[in-house]
Amino acid sequence: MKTGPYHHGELRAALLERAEETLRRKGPDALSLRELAREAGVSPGAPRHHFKTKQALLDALALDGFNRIVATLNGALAGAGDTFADRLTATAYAYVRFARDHTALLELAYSSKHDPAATEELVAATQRLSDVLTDLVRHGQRSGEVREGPVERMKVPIIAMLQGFAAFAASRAIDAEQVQQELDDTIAILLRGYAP
Amino acid sequence: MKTGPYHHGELRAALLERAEETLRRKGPDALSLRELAREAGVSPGAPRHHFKTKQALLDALALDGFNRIVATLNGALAGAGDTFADRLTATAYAYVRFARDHTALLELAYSSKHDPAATEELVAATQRLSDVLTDLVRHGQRSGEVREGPVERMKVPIIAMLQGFAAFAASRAIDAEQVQQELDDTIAILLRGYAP
DNA sequence: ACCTGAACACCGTTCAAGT
DNA sequence: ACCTGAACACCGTTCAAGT
Repeated sequence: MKTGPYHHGELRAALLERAEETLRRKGPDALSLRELAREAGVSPGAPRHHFKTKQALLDALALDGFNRIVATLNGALAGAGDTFADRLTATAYAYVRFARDHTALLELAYSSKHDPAATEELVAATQRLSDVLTDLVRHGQRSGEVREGPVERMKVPIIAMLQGFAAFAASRAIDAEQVQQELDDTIAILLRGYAP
Repeated sequence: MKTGPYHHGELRAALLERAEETLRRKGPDALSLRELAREAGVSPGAPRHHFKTKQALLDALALDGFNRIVATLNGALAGAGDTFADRLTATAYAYVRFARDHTALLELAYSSKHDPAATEELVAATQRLSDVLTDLVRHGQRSGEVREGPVERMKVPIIAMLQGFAAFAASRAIDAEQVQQELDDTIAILLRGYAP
């Protein structure tokens, strides 16, 4: 007996919100446009007005994911100490925690299916994420804790490590405590490697 | 007018072979059990006798992927020098090359959808992969190039790095030359970090 | 044992038509 | 502008029945 609480305005946001919840709880393969429409109390063709295709919705989700991870990292850095070790640790902790709590979202964000139309925004978002690491390394170089070298190249090992741990969080459900210790070990080795 | 070249024997192998080719060329989402059956000249229900479900076929593919990567790494190590640096480099090169050439297969192998039935074999396969890294680190410790410490913990940074570069190869299509340089940089930093 | 062929309950996408 | 409702061409899975 529900007489459309939608029909105007809110559908796009409602679809995205539901999609992210489904993604988090049941994985990306369980994401159905028709089911989303059903849950929103709307006909199967309705989503098309806001997302030309299912991939377009996934792209929007991925973009949101990038924005949130960047915000998370910046938040962690804001509350961190001033040494390179402190800042690297804060970044790594925040990233791995995000990967654990939003596995599917992150997997989706890095997924390779680029709708060339939406790619522009996505590239910009990954660039912002990349810039966080650039700043981190540059800061370390200025304070003398990281040895000299082109920042764009110097930051790669850190990114690789973060991606690697994100993959751990994604695939095997190891217990958080062990991951934490492994992460600490890895940070220690990287710090030795980065030292002047 | 084809009178069944199948009907016996070859279907399972034929399905796997076709599946891997489709996976490589069009990605995992384009993999359809029905289409595979069509290509094999067989009815839609036929695959069920060899793979109870689509996921079972994907699991078999993933298992094959693990076996091949282990064989690839062992092959690379067999032709490598004897120092830890040589062996780490050979392993990393082989892994990243495999990731570039078999992106979808590797992505599938690490994908988190575990059919608990097939998981046993998959776990064994990942264990064999993990053992290759264990040997690598232990070898380095024995030769005095890697500092002391529990091998199971010491090898984690290397695995993270490999996973990270596999993710690079998977997501962004950067040019191979740049990846190569980034990989060399990363290996150098890890070597510094691992040194006694 | 292995496969057929039809059925079932779903998809994503399209598009006239409604409001 | 936004949505409906029906259609189209697909899916994965199931299962009697055939050989």
